[in-house]
Amino acid sequence: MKKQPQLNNNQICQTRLNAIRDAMEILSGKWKLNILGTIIVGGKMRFMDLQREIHGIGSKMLAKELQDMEVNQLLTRTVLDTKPVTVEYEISEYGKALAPMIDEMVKWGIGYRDLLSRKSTTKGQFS
Amino acid sequence: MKKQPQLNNNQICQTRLNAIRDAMEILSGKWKLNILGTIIVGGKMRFMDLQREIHGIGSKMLAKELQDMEVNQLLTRTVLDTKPVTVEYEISEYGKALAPMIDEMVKWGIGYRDLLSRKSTTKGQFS
DNA sequence: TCACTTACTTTCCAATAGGAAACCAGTTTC
DNA sequence: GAAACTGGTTTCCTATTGGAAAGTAAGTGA
Repeated sequence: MKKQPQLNNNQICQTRLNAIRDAMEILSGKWKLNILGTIIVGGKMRFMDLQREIHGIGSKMLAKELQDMEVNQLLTRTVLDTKPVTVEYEISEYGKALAPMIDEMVKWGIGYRDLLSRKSTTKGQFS
Repeated sequence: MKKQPQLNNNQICQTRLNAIRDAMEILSGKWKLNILGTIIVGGKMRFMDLQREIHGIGSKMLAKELQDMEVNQLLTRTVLDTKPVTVEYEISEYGKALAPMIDEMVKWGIGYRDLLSRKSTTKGQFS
């Protein structure tokens, strides 16, 4: 008799795995968390503002990631009737709800950097 | 005078962005969080156990992701001197520290599913 | 008319991710 | 001796990601 999976083979684990898969898909790619974080901090922001804030992003990727996140309702897009037309992006309720996750991510990332720098200072650097 | 970036142009934001980038790099790919979650729940696990638990993963990806995470010190690898040699993978201190982030991710993912199902049941589906 | 702004879109390309299948080496069981 | 278990590695292939650069459309100012 072959061994069968046991751990992940129950409803609670499957629900958790689905939730993780959803979150990873919706936040996938190099830029989404960066864009989202910038909008969370900055409030309403226009396309060119975002491109200026987010170092290194091209207009193609910015437009694409914004569209993805609008479809997934993480943010809203409003076209303003200005002289050259401007577009405002704002965080939605469900986008805001990502803040605790992002904060935990930041906490872990910072802790991990600390670990690495402490290990590498074993050989007597100052500080 | 052109507009200059302001929001992300300070030390606190840069530190946060670096932390997010670190976390995303270390956890990148389709399988790492799944593998990690399985080891967190299951404790010490062997290669074939993991392959049985994680539905759909091939030996190539499992081996590669385990190596990545061992290098990044999220888990430990121990070769046991058994009849056919067996290898145990176990979560490390820094891997364990990911649990709060994973939990926040799960919370958000579940809340997001709720949102979608509530919106889609507007047209009267049963349950 | 020319240049510059807005917000994108399109095209073309290179690099990476990831899967299927075969293979490998050592040990045990039938 | 053949088959099956262990924990992988190797090869080959396709699909996705993401970047650079140019183009588009509409409006403003000199």
